[in-house]
Amino acid sequence: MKDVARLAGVSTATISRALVSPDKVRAETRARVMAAIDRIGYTPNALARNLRQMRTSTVILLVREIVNPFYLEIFRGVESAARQRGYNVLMSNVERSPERELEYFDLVRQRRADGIVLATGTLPDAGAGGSSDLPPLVVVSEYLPRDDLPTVRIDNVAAAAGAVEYLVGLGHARIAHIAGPLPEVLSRDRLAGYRAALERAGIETDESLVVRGDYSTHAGYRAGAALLNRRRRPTAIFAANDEMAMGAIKAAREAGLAVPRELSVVGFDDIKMASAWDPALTTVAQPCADMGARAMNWLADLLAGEASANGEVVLDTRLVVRDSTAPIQRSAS
Amino acid sequence: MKDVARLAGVSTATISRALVSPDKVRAETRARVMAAIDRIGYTPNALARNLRQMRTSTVILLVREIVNPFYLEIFRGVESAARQRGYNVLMSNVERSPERELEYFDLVRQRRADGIVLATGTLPDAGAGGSSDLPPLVVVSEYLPRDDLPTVRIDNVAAAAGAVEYLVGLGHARIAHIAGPLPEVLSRDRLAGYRAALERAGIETDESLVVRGDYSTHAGYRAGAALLNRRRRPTAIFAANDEMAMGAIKAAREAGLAVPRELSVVGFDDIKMASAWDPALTTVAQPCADMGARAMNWLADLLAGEASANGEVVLDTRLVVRDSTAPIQRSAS
DNA sequence: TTGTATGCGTTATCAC
DNA sequence: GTGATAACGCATACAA
Repeated sequence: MKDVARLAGVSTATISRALVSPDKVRAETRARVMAAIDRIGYTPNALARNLRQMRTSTVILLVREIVNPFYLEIFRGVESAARQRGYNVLMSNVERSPERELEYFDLVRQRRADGIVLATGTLPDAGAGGSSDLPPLVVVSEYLPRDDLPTVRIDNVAAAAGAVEYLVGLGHARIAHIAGPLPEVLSRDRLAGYRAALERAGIETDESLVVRGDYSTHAGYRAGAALLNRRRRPTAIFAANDEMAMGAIKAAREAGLAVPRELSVVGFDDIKMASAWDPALTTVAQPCADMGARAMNWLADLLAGEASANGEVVLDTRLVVRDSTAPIQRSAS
Repeated sequence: MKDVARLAGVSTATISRALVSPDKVRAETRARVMAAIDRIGYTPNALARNLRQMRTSTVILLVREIVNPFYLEIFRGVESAARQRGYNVLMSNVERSPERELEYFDLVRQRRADGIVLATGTLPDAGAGGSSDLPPLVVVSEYLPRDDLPTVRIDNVAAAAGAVEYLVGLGHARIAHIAGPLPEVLSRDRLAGYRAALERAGIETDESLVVRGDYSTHAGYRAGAALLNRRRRPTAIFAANDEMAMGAIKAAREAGLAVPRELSVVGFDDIKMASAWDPALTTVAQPCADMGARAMNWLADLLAGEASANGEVVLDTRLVVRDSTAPIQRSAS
């Protein structure tokens, strides 16, 4: 920087101004400065800038498990917005280890990151007290059971209900549900939506038609096999995510049932594989990238002191009808 | 820090020493310092430390496209090693935009990151000149056609040949190949391995059995459909990745062909979905996480001045035999 | 073993 | 509109 200043015949303060707030520098001076910068091949040192401004221009995206393709789409939205706002994204998967989560929260205290986009559905114990000792954060997708944190999410209850209502509209009445782990709020919401839709349709709920899984294809396979072994088997299955829906379809095929002719299956998430599956999966699409982008933009606003640190944004979902669902067959009912 | 110094009755230099090189501080003093740190709840400011040491303790992982689940496993390896070495990982997908790649290379010049783990198979033009103006980097998986860069990869030629030899061993002779985009060195290597194995087996190569795709399930589906429409269709297909293999299986099923009875299919990568697919996919497993970890460790050594900036590590692959391959049927040959 | 003093490269404040 | 200067918080060379 000093070299540039000497070459341009100005002080280092002017170099800084020319770069940070060009309007505060006379055009002619600015041109001279820029020419000198080009000539020398100068790049401002972010380390020094960061120290001076006490900010890192880096945020952390914390996800429950990176292998879940669903988070990838969220990441894309976060990264895209971050780039536009001049932030970098530290990606981190917690793999359901609370210590790991706490470790990443600590990065903000160490001034290695400015804030967190949280998609884990949990808070480390240390931060559970008041929101006062929490770092700047925005919750996305997997929301928390407290309403004092800025949150971007979908209405899981309504989305699940919509999927089930679609099945009801196709004539199905024996509709099973493969739920996710019920400690998780998302799983509970989707189960609640399933129940609400059946109730609204005047269909008596049969608790034996609700099976729990862990969001893996294997769990979906086992759950599907169990459901299809029943004396009166369901004619449709609503799974709490796509992977379990895929597993259920695999189980159906092994049981000799044609999907969708003899069994309709609906998933949730619309991951990339959903359209490639055989048959292509009917599923609830979430605006993942949009959720990620909004969360990141909110966080950037928060860090700039331009936004409120609580509230909620609820985005719309969309039922994508593909080839895994069909009107009920008389013979199968 | 000043508060801690006052409370412990020492200078700030001693605080720093107690943290950075504890052996240079008398045990008793160290204990007093640590107690004061605990009492005050002091955390060193990484911003200041970074500036002083001219390092960020952050590395960039550049991947071609984040949606490819294959990179996720690499990321896990990189992140795990990075954590152990005290680094954070900036994850970035380039989405085949050279400007984006250059932009991330620039982050090192701006001192926002110390080095790069490169999994894109390309270098930005600016760095194409000599390795002198390249940031510290280690190439992983998608290697470059120059041997002066530290590289961690598998032997794609041998791995592909092994897969084809397995099919030959099952009695197949009409073996097709769905290749990836041939500008990419990985695609070319796998094609070369396919050819080499056929030649070694004394099977005449039939160029009409080689079809190109773009690594997507859809491309695999189209390629599979095209191959199975031939007068003399293949009895086995070796696809350059799992997703194309999955698409080919879908095409086979639609053509009324049973996999593996009437058509054997082998993939490459062993992504998570491979074992969940119906039928579970026979495929070449890469040690992704290990590749990522080795690349990261090498980079860390490089940054510490403890390793050579060129060379090559070639890791072993493993053929995972599942349900998509079977001995050839006489009737189908 | 510990303290003192300096500098890392910026940017913000205050003069001019 | 521009320059001089201090300060951000830490780590290190040197002195004691």
